[in-house]
Amino acid sequence: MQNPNDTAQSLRATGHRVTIQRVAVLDAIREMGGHVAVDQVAARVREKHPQMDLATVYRTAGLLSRLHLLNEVSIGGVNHYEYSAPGKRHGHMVCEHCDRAIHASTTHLDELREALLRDTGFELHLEHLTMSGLCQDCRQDEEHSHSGHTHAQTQHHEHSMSPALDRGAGMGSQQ
Amino acid sequence: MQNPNDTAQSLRATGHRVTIQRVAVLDAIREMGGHVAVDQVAARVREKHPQMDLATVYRTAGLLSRLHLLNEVSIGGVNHYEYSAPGKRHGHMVCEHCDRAIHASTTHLDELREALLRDTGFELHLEHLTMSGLCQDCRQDEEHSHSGHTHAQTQHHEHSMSPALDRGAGMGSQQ
DNA sequence: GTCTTTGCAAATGCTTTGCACGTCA
DNA sequence: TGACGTGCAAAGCATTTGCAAAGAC
Repeated sequence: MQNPNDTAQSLRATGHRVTIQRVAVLDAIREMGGHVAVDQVAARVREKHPQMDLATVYRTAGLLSRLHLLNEVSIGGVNHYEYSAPGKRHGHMVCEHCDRAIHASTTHLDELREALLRDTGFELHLEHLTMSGLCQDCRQDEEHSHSGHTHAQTQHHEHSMSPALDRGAGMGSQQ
Repeated sequence: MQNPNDTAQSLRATGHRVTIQRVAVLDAIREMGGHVAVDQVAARVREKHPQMDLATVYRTAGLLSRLHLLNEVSIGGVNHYEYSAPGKRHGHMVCEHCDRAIHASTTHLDELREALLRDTGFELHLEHLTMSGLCQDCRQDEEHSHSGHTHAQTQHHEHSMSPALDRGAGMGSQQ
């Protein structure tokens, strides 16, 4: 577990200045838990620092992510960030239907990583690995229901769109 | 290899109309080979059909992708499409440094897919799998060069932690 | 005091959409 | 003919950027 002090240290160690904004963004994301979008982070941070600008949150999250204090996960084409617990590497599985992100253990992924490195020379960055597909719940829903099935597993907002190949130009799954 | 006829068939079979735009977009992407961005496709298509609109290319690529005639790959937040050779499933490895996309054979990926399904119930969609990391070339470049190299960034010194952090904007090849 | 960061505002760039006209079946 | 698809123009949105003021060291 990392505390605010470590955040400051990491910043200084890389020649960056320690500002309340930077600490606040990291704290907010750590407190919120899971994968959060930039505007959610901004909203949270503004509870304590109303003047915090969205652009700052973007810049800050980007920086912290480059410093490996945060992980960046793209969900539906939108960047989300999560607190990066040191040593707890994992990949992400994002459900194309409900947009939820689930952690994937490194067990299988490490094998993949090694195999790719050995066979192709490509060095897979696990922290950035985002796999899309269908989560268990949505998969089962699809199987035995082709009728109205607006399931709302968790309290997630976001658009939930039809998964099938409907005609016309709806909006694809992810931009 | 699929020919224009099959394209038409696939469209009709799913209740869609066959238009020159749809055939042209698919042909263009097949001819160009690899992963191409929407505006590249548009440029190519316009050589023969100057009036083709960008929006049409977007709608068409989206449709063909939903019909599995094309694969959609997001590179640096920008959608790219590639011709989907029937039965030739594969994942994608995108280099974070040079933005190139490389195919990953299904060998290891299938194992991963099964393992995930078994252990977590998550059904991985291989065609959409995009892994980021460093390709062999860029990895080697980084290894023996800490002096100015193809890296456009680095306006400050970064000690410890990791290489080439700071000021993002690293991926602007085709935006 | 100097050089980095922030806030603000405006700009970007990709992608989507509303609508009227053209087109395929 | 009648519904679907396209071109055109304009809107959306997430994200970025220029710049002067504010802040860290």
